[in-house]
Amino acid sequence: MTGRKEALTIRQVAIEAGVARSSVSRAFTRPEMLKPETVKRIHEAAERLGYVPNHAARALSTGKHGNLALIVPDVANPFFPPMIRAAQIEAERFDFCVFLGNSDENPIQEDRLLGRLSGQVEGLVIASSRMSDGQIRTYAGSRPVVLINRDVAGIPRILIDSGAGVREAVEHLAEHGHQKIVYVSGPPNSWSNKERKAAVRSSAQKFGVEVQTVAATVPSFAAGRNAVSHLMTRGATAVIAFDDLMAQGILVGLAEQHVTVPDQFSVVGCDDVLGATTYPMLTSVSNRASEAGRAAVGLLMEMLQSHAIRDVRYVLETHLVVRNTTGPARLGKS
Amino acid sequence: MTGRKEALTIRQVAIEAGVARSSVSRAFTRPEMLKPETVKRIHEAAERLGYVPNHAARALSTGKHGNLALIVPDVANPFFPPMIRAAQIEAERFDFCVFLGNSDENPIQEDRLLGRLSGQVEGLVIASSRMSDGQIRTYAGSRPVVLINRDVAGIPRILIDSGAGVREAVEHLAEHGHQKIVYVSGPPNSWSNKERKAAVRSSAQKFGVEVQTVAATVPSFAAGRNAVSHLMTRGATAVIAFDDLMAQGILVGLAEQHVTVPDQFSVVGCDDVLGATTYPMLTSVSNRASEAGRAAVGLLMEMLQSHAIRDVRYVLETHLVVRNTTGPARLGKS
DNA sequence: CTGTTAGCGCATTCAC
DNA sequence: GTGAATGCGCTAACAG
Repeated sequence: MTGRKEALTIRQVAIEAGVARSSVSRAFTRPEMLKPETVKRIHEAAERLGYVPNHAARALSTGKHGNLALIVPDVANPFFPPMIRAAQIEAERFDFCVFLGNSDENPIQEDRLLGRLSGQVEGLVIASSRMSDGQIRTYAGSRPVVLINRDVAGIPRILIDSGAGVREAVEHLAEHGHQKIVYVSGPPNSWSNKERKAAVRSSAQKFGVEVQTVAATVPSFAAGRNAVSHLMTRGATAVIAFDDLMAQGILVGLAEQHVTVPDQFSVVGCDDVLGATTYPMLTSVSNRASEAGRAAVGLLMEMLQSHAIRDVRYVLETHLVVRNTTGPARLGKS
Repeated sequence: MTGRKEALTIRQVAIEAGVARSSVSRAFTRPEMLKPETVKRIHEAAERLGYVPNHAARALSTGKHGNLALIVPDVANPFFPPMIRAAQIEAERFDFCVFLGNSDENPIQEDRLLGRLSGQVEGLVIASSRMSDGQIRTYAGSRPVVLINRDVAGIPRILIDSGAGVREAVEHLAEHGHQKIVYVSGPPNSWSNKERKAAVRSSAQKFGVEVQTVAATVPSFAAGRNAVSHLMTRGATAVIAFDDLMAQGILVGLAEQHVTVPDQFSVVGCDDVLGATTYPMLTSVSNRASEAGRAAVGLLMEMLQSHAIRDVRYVLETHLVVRNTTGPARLGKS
């Protein structure tokens, strides 16, 4: 309750409770070794003084810091915040704190961050890494690492498989009579982008629809908006975008050209991060970022406890969420 | 370059370089105390072995952890990610790592986080705190704290003053003939909300426009959308929302009721986090979250170095960004 | 300039 | 069950 200036140590608690320092230590880490009565007395003394264990000292002595690091390419991309939040909540269940690292979509920066951080955490969760497999393996060699949306054999990973959802999207469009669609791609080195592109291609073939790809390097609103000009010249009637941000850009670009959605054109996003916030509400492939965040931390904790580094590959399936930006193909040209 | 299993210590480096351990320590923390040649030799040895200092040990010995904590109410609110990013970048300039804490808009949770975190950081940055002044003061008593968007006397704070921008918004609406406007409010305990509400009131009076308030507790898309029903029954022709999220909700709600913007109704947001991503593009009050994040960390670093706790109150002004959701008042009722 | 020594706060052997 | 000693890796006096 009181806000003392100097942090007090195990020592003052020991004096206050009339026991040895080792007993205080045990009262906090191995209560079962002490007589319940003693534990109680120590805890009361600690509470009275406002004692709080020193993590640095504990870490030095045990090698366990009780911290983990979470690295993401871009905090500001709406895909990640829910993941961060979920990871945090899960970490808290184990009384872990999380260091957040933002790599800015830059492998160099990612590497620097990891180097700086890996020394003070027990484990790492790396989401959508932009580093090479080799670099990742190096870090994974020194301490537990869990990957999200990156498939490196031998390293535990949580994969959000947008393939299923994307295939549903293509089927959905095909059923509505769309014969020509385009896929607006995301970052070339993104595992998710590869998955999505492949899924679009394969299922387009299956349903007999023609697919073209419009390349974009960064997944952003602006990139989507710019892509619109390339869309209209190809005789396509629908588009699947790498992510919702781009889809929203496309929506706006379309509106600016007085193309109505979904009457004249259909749009599908990915990751469903904008939810129902666009108008018309965006049809998108569901996202399971928060589950991935939770699972990654959970897995990391498991590894930390069982001390075993199993080769886990946990895939989260997705599906299509149909809203109002998709409809029947309008066959006549505008 | 190599990825050793066990972390090596200052000791092996000392042996490798043929010096005492203390020299190795100095080579890293106070190179100026050593002969340049010795420093070089030690650094080479360290590099060769792949030595990396142990932060926990250093922290234990010096009391300096080289970490700071950043607490936000909601990572997923687009207002915060840019701030987090900027804070991170600034922290990195000083070789600090940042713990991120998400309070979930909950004072209890915020308090718990702070308790857990404050032990392992040198300073705290608390953004949009939901805690009481008393609680904040308690934490500020034990270690350096910088507040963002919270005005507690005696504690260094960075305030994003949306007042100016909001006043511009009211003036802008008045000039366009709006006589009745409504302010859709945000969290009651939010400093920003109080500022904005007060600014709307005072300048509305100044320009002779009537203002009503529609209350909302959480700043979200859904809350904005729900507020629409209350808007239309009041004969107002324009709305100023607590933030862009709510403004976007209002935009969608309006569209669903076939009210066109800005022809039939004008909408102004705050924080400008959606930028030009809405359609029509949202008129909003500019946001300076990233500057606030940078400034807060910079200030914290300054406090850490000069060891002085000045009573800083740094105000960042904002202004209105006119886009396409505001226009002349449509006087006839629809 | 550099080596020697003594803790930082805690967990953890050992004895008792 | 509990107390007394040892060391985690590093920095900070203190010597030399």
